Amino acid sequence: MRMSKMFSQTLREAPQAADCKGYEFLLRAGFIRQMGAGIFSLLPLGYRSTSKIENIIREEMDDLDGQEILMPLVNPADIWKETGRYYSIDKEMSRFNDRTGRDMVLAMTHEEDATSLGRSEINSYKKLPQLVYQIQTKWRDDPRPRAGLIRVREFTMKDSYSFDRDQAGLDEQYKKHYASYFRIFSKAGLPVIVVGADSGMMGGKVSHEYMYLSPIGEDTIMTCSECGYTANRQVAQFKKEYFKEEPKEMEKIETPDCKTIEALCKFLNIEQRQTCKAVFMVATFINDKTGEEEEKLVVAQIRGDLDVEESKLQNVLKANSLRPAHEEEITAAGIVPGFGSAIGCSPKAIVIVDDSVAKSNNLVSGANEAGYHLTNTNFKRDYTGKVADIASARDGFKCIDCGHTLTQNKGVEVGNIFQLGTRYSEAMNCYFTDIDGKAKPVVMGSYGIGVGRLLACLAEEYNDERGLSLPISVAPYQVHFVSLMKDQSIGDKIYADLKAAGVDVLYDDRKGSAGVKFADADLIGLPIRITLGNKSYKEGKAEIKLRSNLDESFSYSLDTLVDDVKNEIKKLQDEITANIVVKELD
RNA sequence: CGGGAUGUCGCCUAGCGGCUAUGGCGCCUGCUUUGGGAGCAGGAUAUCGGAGGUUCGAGUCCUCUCAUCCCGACCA
Repeated sequence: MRMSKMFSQTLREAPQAADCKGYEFLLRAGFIRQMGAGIFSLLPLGYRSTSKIENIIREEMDDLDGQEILMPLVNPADIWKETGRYYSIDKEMSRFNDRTGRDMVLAMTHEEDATSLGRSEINSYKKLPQLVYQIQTKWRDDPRPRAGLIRVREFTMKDSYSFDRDQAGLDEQYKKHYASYFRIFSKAGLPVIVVGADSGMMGGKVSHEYMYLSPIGEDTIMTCSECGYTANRQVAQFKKEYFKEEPKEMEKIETPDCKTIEALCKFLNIEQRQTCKAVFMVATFINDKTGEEEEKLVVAQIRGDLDVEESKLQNVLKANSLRPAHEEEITAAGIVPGFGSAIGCSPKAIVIVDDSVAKSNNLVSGANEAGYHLTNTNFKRDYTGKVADIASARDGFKCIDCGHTLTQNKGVEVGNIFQLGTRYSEAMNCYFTDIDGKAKPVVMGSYGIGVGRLLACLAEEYNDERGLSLPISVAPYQVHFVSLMKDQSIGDKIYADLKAAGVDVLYDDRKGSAGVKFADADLIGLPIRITLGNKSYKEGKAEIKLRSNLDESFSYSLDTLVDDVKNEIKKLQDEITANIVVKELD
C-alpha cells in the first residue's frame, strides 16, 4: 500500500477523549475512529490488524475441528423466550418489532441460535461431538462504554459452541479450548493469565476468564504468587480466621451515634472482627417463563472486618439482579439503618450469613433500635439464615489453597470459556438419541474472544512515547518502507520487488519531509522499517531498523534487500512461535 | 440510573456581556527544502452542539434539550 493513497490520516495531537495510551495511539495512527459512545469504525490499518487476529483465531479453531459458520445478528425473540433470557436480560439487549409487529432482538451472544441449530442438525450420538464457531458482530447496549475499544457496545467476537454427548465430552472440548486460547493469545503476542470466574448471565457452572493484566482493566484479579491460585474477585475465595468462644448472654447496650462499624468499634473499644455488619440489598427475581419480576429485601450478615462481595451474594441468592436497598425499604422491614441486623427481621427479608459470622461468637450487632446495639449475638441461637461465603477477597488476604498472601491486580477480560451443560439444550429441547435409544440433552459449552478488545489490549501493551509497536503477527503490515529519494522511480522499483516477493509492505512514497515520514512510521509502528536515502542509495545500500529498537540500525545491500527483509520477517515470526506458552487444564 | 465535567473548522485551542470569533496543526496554490513533525508567500474552512429566553447587544448569562467523556452503579 502506498501511503500517498492511504484513506486515513495520522493525527499530530491526541483527541480529548483518548484517556489511555493504547487508545490514543490507535486514534492518532489512524486505526480507528469513533462514531458514537462505544461505537467505532475500523479504518484500513485497524481492520488489517483485526483481520490478522481473526485469522490467528481461525487457525486455532480449525485445529480443534471447529467449523466456521455465521449466525444472524437479528433474532426472532421466540428463541430467547424459550430460554427465559428474553426476560432475565435487561436493557442491555436491544429489542424491536419487525413490520408485522413480531418481537425481535439483536443477539448479544448466540447460545440460543447455536442451540436452535443444534436441535435441527444433531439427532444422534453419532453426530457428536461437534464444534461450530463464528466471528461476528455483537451489539450490547452497555450502560457505560469506556476506554476506546476496551469496552464498547458494538464489537466483533469469536464465539464457539461445543455439543457433546456427556460431561466427559464437554470436559474434553473445554480442555482443548483452555489450551487453544493460550496459543491464540501467544500468537497475537498478548500476555494473559487464566482465572476462575463467575459465569454471570451465561448460567452454567465451570468457567474461566483470560485476563490481560493492566491498570486500565475493570476486573479485579486475586492471585497467589506461592501456589498459583488465581480468581476473579467476584468468585475469589480466601482463608478466613474464625474466633470461637463460649457463647455469652446477649445484652442490649446504648451506643449513641454509632452508625458505622468504625464508630462502634471506637466507642466500645473493640476490634472490627468482634462486630457483625448487616448489609441491606434488594434482589430481583425474574420468572423465566412469564417474565414476572419479584423484589425481595436481603440482609447480608458479615463480620465487621470483611466486606460483602455482591457477585457472590447474587449467586447464592440465584437472583437476576441486586442493588443496594433504599432507606424506606429497610425501615419497612422493621430495620433501623445504622443500627440494623438480621435479628428479629425474618421472615420479612432473606437472611444470608457469611461463614465468618456463623463460625464466630459473641459479635456486636445492631439492635434494630436507634442508638442501641446488642452484644454477644450468636448465629443460630439468636437468628437464622442461609450460611454461605459472600465475603470479598482483598489485597493481603490469605490464599484459600496454601495460606500465603493474595495480591490483587486489575485485568481486562479478553476471552472466556463456559461449561453451559444442559441449561440451553434442555430449555430449547435440543436432544439426541444415545446408543441406548434414550433421548438425552446435548451437553454444551460456549467460548468467546473479543477481537477488538484484543487489539486494544495489544495497543496498550505495545507502545512507547512515539507510538505503537505491535507484534508482526498482528501489525497491519510487516514492513514500512520509507523512501526519502527525490527520484520516486527508485523507491517504486524496490516497492514492486518487495510486493512481488510476497512482503506485506506499506510504502511511504509521499513528497513530505523525512521528519514527517519517520514520525508517522514511529506512530503506526510497523515492526520492520526500511529506509532508503540518497546517501545510502549511492552506496547501494538501504537501512533496516526494528520498531522495537529504533536505536540500532543495519545496513543492507540493495541487491539482497528483498531476501534480507524476508529473513528479518521470518526471525520475528519465529520469535513469536518460540514464545508460545500453553497452559493445560489439569 | 446517580455524581462530576466538557461541547468554538478535520484535530488541538484562545475567548470570561461589546467592533468582522483567536492561534497552531492539518488542507489548497506557488517557490524553496529533503535523514527526525522544515521555511517563505498566499488561500479556503466555524450557522460557537441544538432550542428557547434575558439584554440595546449573547460563543460568553439563564432554562430546557442533545451529545461525548470521567467516577460510581452495571457489565462479557
